Amino acid sequence: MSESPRGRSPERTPDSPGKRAELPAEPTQASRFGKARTAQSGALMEDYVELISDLISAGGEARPTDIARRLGVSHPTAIKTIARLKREGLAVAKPYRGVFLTETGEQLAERARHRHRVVVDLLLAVGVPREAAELDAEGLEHHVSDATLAAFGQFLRRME
Amino acid sequence: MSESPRGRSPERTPDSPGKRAELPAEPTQASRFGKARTAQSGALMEDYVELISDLISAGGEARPTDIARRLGVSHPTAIKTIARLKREGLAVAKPYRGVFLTETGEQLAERARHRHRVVVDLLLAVGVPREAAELDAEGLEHHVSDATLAAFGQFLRRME
DNA sequence: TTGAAAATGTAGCCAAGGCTACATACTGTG
DNA sequence: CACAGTATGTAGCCTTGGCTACATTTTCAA
Repeated sequence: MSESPRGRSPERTPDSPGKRAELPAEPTQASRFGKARTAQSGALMEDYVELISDLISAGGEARPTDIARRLGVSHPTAIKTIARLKREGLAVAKPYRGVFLTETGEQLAERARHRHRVVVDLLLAVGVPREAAELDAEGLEHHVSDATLAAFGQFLRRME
Repeated sequence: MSESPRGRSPERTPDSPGKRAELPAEPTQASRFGKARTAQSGALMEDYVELISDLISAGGEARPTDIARRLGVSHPTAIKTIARLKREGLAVAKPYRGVFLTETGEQLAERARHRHRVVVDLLLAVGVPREAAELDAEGLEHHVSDATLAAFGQFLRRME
C-alpha cells in the first residue's frame, strides 16, 4: 500500500467556493475522513505481517494455507496478498517454501503487536469484557494514532 | 452493504485438517478477523448518513458537492456512494434535488453519531489530546461493538 | 431573458481484496 | 518408487471505493 500510483491526487477539482452553500466547506473535516480512510489501507498488511511473525515464532514456518485459515480467507486470497507483501518489501518467499519477513516486515509486525497489546489492555482497563476487548481490538488497533497510543500507555501506567 | 450477493460463502474449501501443521487451526481467530473485516464495510455508509444528517440539520439540505467536499472525495465518488445508499434504502434523492435520509437512514445516522460521541468522550477521559481524539474517533468508531460501547458508557458515567 | 458558471450526473478506468475453478508441485505411504 | 492426496500457485471474475474526463441541468447575474 503506502504510496500506490493512484492515491489521492493533491490537485482535485478546484471545487470553487460555491455561493449557495451556507456550510463553510471545512477542509479540516475532509482531511479527517481522508486520513482515516487512507490509514485503513495498511490494516490488512499489518494483520498479515503480525500473523506471519506469530506463525514463525510458534511453528518455525508460515505457510500460505495456515495464513489463509487463520485469517479466514481462501488460500488464493492469502497468496495474492502475500505477493503484495513481497512487492512492498515486507516479506520474501520462494515458491513452495514458506513465507518470511524482511527486516522491515518484522519491524512492522513488532509495532502492530505492541499496538494490539496496548489497545487490548486499555479496553480491559476501562472495563470492556475480555471477549469483546479481544474481538474489537482487531479492528481498532489499525486506527490508533501514535499520540493516542502514547496516551493509552500513560493511562495504563497511571492505573498500574 | 449488509448482504451483497457475494459475501463470505459459508462453505469455503473444506481446507482439510493438514497433518504437518502444529498450529491448531484456531477457528476462533479466523472469525475474529472475518468479523473485523466485514464490519469495516458499513463504515463508509455510516460516514455518509451521519454527514448527510448533519448537513440537513445545519443547512436544510445535503447536496452531493458538499458531501464530496466534506468527505474529501471527488463528487462522482460521492454520487456513486449516494446511489448505493439509495439502493440500500438508507437515502432518497431525485436528480438535481438534494439527498435525504429515509427513516432507516436517520436511525443509522443517530446511532453513528452516538457512537462517535461516546468514543471521543472516552478517548478524552483516558487522556488523549482533543485533536488526536477527534481524528482517531473517525476511524475507531466503526469498530466498536455494542458490548464495548456499553462498557465505555459505564466508564464515563463512573468518572463523570 | 439569456448565457456563463456551478452543480450534477455518466462513462470508463484502476487497485484492493474477495471468491471459485483449475493446474501444478510436494510428500509421504504403501 | 509410484501415486494419491495435500499444499501451492494461476486465471478469471466480482464489488467497493477512488479518480478523470466529458455531458447535461440549474441558477443567477447582467
